Amino acid sequence: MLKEKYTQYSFLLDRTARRVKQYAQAAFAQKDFDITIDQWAILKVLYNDDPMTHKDLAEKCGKDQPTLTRIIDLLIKKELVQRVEHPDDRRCLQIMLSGNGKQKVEELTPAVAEIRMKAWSNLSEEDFAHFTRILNTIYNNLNQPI
Amino acid sequence: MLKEKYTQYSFLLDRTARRVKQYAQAAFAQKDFDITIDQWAILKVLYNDDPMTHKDLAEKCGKDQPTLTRIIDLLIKKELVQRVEHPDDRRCLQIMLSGNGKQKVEELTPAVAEIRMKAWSNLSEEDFAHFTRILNTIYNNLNQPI
DNA sequence: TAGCAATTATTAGTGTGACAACTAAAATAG
DNA sequence: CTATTTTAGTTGTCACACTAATAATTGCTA
Repeated sequence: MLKEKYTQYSFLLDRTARRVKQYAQAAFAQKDFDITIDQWAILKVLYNDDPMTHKDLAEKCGKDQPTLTRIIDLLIKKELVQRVEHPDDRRCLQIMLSGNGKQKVEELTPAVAEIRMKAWSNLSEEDFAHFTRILNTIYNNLNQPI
Repeated sequence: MLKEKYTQYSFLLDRTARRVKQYAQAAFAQKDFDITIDQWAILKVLYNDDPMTHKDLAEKCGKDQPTLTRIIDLLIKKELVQRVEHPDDRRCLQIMLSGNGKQKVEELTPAVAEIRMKAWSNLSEEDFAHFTRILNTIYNNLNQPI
C-alpha cells in the first residue's frame, strides 16, 4: 500500500462521525427532545437490558467508566434513570430506567430511526455491509496495546 | 430498507472514530510527541498551505471556529505557530508555522504515517475506496439544514 | 456620510472523552 | 483470619465540540 494515500482516512472518519452526531443533535433540539445523543444511546441500551451495572453498561455503550458516571448523573437529574444497589455486591450500582425513561424511549424511537436513516440516501444495502465490516475491522485492528 | 438494521451504524461509526483517535493519541504519548492528534492535523494543513486565516483553516480542518481558536492558543503556547495580522483586513488573523513548527512536522510525518497504517491490516485497496466513498456520501447527505 | 448589515474572531457555558488518582468493598494468598 | 491484591465506581484535570452571545471591523445603502 502507498502510505501517503492511506493516512487521510482518519480525517474523513473523524469529520463524518462528528457530522452524524451534530446532525442528529440538531434534529433532537429542533424537536425539543431535551436530551443529547449520548444520553439517548444509553437509554436505548437500558430499555433492552435493564438493570445493568455501570461497568456492563459502559462496555455495552463503548464508553469509559468516568464518562458513563457523568452521563448517568445527568440522566438522574432529568429523572429518566435511577441508581439502585446491587443485591450481592455492595461495590456495584445498577442502573434502571424510570417510568419517565421508559416512556421517553418509546416516544422517541420512531423519530430517531427517521433521523438516522437520512445518512443512507444514495447508498445501497451492499454499501451498508461493506461499511460495517470495515469499521469493525479497523476497530479490532486497533483494539490492542501499541 | 429495514430501518431498525440501519440505525446501528452511528454506534459503530462513533466507536471506531474514537478508537482511531485514542490509538493514535496513545502512540503519540508513548513516543513523547508532546502534541495532540487535533493539534497535529492543524500543523499538517499549515505545512502545506501557510499562512491561512482562522476561517479558512477551520474549514480546511473541518473544525468550528471556537474550537480552532483554542487549539491555536495551545499551539502558540508550545511555540509551534504564530498569529500575524492580515495586511488588508484588520478583522482577520493569519496563522503561520514557526521554525519549530515546520521542524516538528518534518520530524513526525513518517512516524504518524506508520501509526495510521495500522488500521488497514486485513483490508484491501478496494475496501479503502469503498470506505472513503461511503464516508463522503454520508457527510454530504447530512451536510444540509434539517 | 451616517447607519445598518454582514463578517471575523473570541468568550462563556454545557456536554463528552481520555487518563490518573482515589475510596470502598470484595477476593485471594499466606 | 489477617494482609495484600483486585475490582467498581467517583472525582479531578485537560482537551475538544457545539451553540449562543459579543466585540471589532468592513461593506453597503439611503
